[in-house]
Amino acid sequence: MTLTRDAVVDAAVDLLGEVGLEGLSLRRLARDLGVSAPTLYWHVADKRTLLDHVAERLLADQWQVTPPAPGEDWADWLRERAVVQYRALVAHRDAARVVAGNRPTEAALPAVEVVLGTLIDAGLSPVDAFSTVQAIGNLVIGSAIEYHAERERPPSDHGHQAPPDPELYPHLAALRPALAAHTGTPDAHEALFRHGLDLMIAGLRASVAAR
Amino acid sequence: MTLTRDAVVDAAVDLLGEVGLEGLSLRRLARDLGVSAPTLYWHVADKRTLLDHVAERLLADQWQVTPPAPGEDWADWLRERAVVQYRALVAHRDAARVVAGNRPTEAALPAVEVVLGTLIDAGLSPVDAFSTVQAIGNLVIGSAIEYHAERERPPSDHGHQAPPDPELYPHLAALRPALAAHTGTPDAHEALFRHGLDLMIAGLRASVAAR
DNA sequence: GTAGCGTCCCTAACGCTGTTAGAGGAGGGG
DNA sequence: CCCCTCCTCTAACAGCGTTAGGGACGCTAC
Repeated sequence: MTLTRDAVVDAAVDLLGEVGLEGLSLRRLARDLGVSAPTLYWHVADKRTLLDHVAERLLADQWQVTPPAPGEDWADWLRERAVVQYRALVAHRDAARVVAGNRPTEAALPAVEVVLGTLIDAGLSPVDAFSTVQAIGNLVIGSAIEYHAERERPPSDHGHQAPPDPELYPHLAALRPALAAHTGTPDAHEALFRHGLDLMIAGLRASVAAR
Repeated sequence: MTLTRDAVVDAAVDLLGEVGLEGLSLRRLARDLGVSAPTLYWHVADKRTLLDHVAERLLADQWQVTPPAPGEDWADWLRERAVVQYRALVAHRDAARVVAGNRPTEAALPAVEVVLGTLIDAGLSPVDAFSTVQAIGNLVIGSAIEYHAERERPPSDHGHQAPPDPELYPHLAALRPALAAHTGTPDAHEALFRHGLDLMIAGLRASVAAR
């Protein structure tokens, strides 16, 4: 079996999950594939474009979007789509950093079109619909990046485990027990993401209702 | 004048602005300081922790927060704070990527405390207030990262300048003229950020009103 | 049958990176 | 005068992305 570009990208995705973005080197990738490093340049132009392909692969599942079922609330539908996107970026190590900054490829167009249509049907102006899609995307990316970042650098880094002084920071001190309970867990992070997302969705509902 | 750590961090901030994150190497930084590369290790433990200091420097202005003036709307105040944060991250090249994932340092505590207090006074539960602060932070980071990313990789990358097929993607095709006019400019990006932020703020208002 | 050609992989090497080891000079205090 | 600490140096290591150039395989054409 000869090496294909798809196989290279597959291996890169796996390696990314193993060693993270900093650890993903072409030499290491080549070793995993049982091949010498320069060989990769036959299948891929560049490390940068290899990462583009990886990003595309990581998002591949995202591009099959079915419009909301008849009678389904458009805002709930939109929210669930965003959650799915968030989960995809959070599930794979450093996925968010790899994906960040990749302009949508051809493959994304149908999905964007469906979302735009749904929002426009719901009463948004086309420009607002587009801005909303992008804004939600920004929230998703930001949340996912923070998730990975926190995961790779546990808070003990600067040793400021010390509780905030209740005299100076009463609110922070009061929050400490509530946060310590489950902060840092994937569930807590998804809940945090959903909180922000729900705010946006609520704002969206209000702005549609105001028309 | 002997070299100090502050001077190293200053030079690193400048160099970051000049050459971006990928171009910021210790050897180049040392050259700018008129010093050999290993010398930097006397003043700084690590490149990673140097970047931590850079991040702190980039955010330094953020930590002086005055509570809303009496009679000032808390939500407007919160929004303006977020916009200031966004502008700080957007103003300096790659600032968002450097800052992303840095846990708040000691210096951030007073500011967080003030924002928390304001939101709690406005009627949010402490946990909701905290989640809201973080969610807005995620939106800010995500928006700023996308801004820089777009700036460094103009969309001509994959050559898909071609307009979307109006048959397949009517909404996207209809949007094209409106977007082409000013997309990619800093103003357009800030408007996009504000759109998402306004949705969140509106949702926040609604959630407070519902109590 | 063999010449040519495209495909796929190799070794060798360049200049760069972060980082460590270890030496040495400058200045102050006993 | 000696020692000690501060600060800087040169030399070097392993690893990085990437390029140059070559060689083996298999198909196609004469």
